[in-house]
Amino acid sequence: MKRPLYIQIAEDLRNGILAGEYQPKDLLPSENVLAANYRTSRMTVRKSMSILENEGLIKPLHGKGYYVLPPDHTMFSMVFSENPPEGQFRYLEVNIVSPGEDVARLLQLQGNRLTIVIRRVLEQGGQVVAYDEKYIPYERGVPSVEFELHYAEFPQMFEKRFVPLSLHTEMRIALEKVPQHVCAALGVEPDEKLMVINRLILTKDNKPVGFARQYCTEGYGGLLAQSGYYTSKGL
Amino acid sequence: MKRPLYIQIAEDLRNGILAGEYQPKDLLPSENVLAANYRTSRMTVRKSMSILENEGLIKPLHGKGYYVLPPDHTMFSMVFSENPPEGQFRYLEVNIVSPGEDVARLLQLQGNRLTIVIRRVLEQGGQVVAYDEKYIPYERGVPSVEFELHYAEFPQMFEKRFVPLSLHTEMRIALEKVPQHVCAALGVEPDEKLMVINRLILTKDNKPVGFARQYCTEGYGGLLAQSGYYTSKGL
DNA sequence: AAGTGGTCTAGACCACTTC
DNA sequence: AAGTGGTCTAGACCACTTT
Repeated sequence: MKRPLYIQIAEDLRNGILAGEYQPKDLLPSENVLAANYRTSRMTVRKSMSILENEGLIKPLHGKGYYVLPPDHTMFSMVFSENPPEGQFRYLEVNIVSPGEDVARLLQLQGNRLTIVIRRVLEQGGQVVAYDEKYIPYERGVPSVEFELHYAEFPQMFEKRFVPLSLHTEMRIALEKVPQHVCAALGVEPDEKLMVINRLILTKDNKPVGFARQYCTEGYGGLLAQSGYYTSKGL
Repeated sequence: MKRPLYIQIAEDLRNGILAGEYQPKDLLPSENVLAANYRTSRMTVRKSMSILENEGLIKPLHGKGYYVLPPDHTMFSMVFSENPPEGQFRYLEVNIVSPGEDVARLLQLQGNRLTIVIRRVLEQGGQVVAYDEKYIPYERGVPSVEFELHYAEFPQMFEKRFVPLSLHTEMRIALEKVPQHVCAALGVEPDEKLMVINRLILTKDNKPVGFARQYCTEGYGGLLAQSGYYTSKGL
């Protein structure tokens, strides 16, 4: 029933900005003015301001005021799951292999270090729409091949061996030539090019610990990303 | 020289989390305990907590404590600029045309409404790497065709006619068949498939006001996205 | 009842910008 | 000097969870 005052103030200001009352490069009313208008304390107003700041709508300038930011249409956020919500997958191979040159380079493998590889095809409506493969440097014993399969998503495989929150993923989406072993599974001709989603799992020190890629056909549907005024608000 | 105390506290806790002292699903020390340890007030500690919360590292649970969150490797952030930092572009055509069926549908155009179209090729190292086209519903007079060209980035074209911050961009990256008029410019065969970056500019009410797409060849290099522990920290 | 986070106050002093 | 945001305090009362 009763909403906190700082939420109310933030909403009023946000509406003002989205309605164009406050234009980009304008200054909002000062903290003192707002505190007086709402008959509250400065700290409460500051809480409202920090919300709008986190949403990317305003930026405080020390000694001047709160400046309304111009919109940014170059920062996008995107959700990607290796197992699309609608659709199944099928394992093709789980094995310990010598990786190709490209994978060895990406994983910075020394000598002839082996990797566990997990290959799958993703299906949607009975159609094969993507080929998925994951590479993990092989160490004797741990992790066992069977072990890795218990995890739904790739980065989870590493959370037992690394501090979970110290890992991050770098993704690269590009058009690439499809390698031989993928062609047959996808029913495409050799040398055809497909959209590829490459993911490299890295530690805090940027050491690669895993690599995955998905070759996506036209049926895959594509990736969706969002940008703009309240991208950050879309919680 | 002297950093604020709340920054220090946030750093200590963050380091604790990234070092694994506090594991996902653990609770951090309570506000009162931290305030006592650092000989400060609860409000200062709360400021530290709100930082870590915004970074996606912790989540407060009313009546219980601050819970360390498991990492999320499905949320990505990405920067996309229609004019790649390294490389030039060349205008092919700026015109008022009847759009194709696909564009008319995306822009929800009524009847035989015309659009302004701006077509370019993007070059990198002397090579044509992408074909870029933008569509804007045409209205008599404003906006003039010449006018639109003054803007570096697409969404800026609309900021005079709409409240800037009320617009957002929806991006879709997919593999698509290349239309006839693009083939020649890119030197690819008809019916070949390329990676396409589609962008739809929408108002607050999800009314489309502009559409752009880039057909990217292998030379384009691809898109980079980030996910993980301090994606949000990477300011 | 005791402990936790959530909201809020009425001040203080500081650093920065403008006049 | 006056106005702005930045940091911080020492309380208060509330809502929620656990015992």
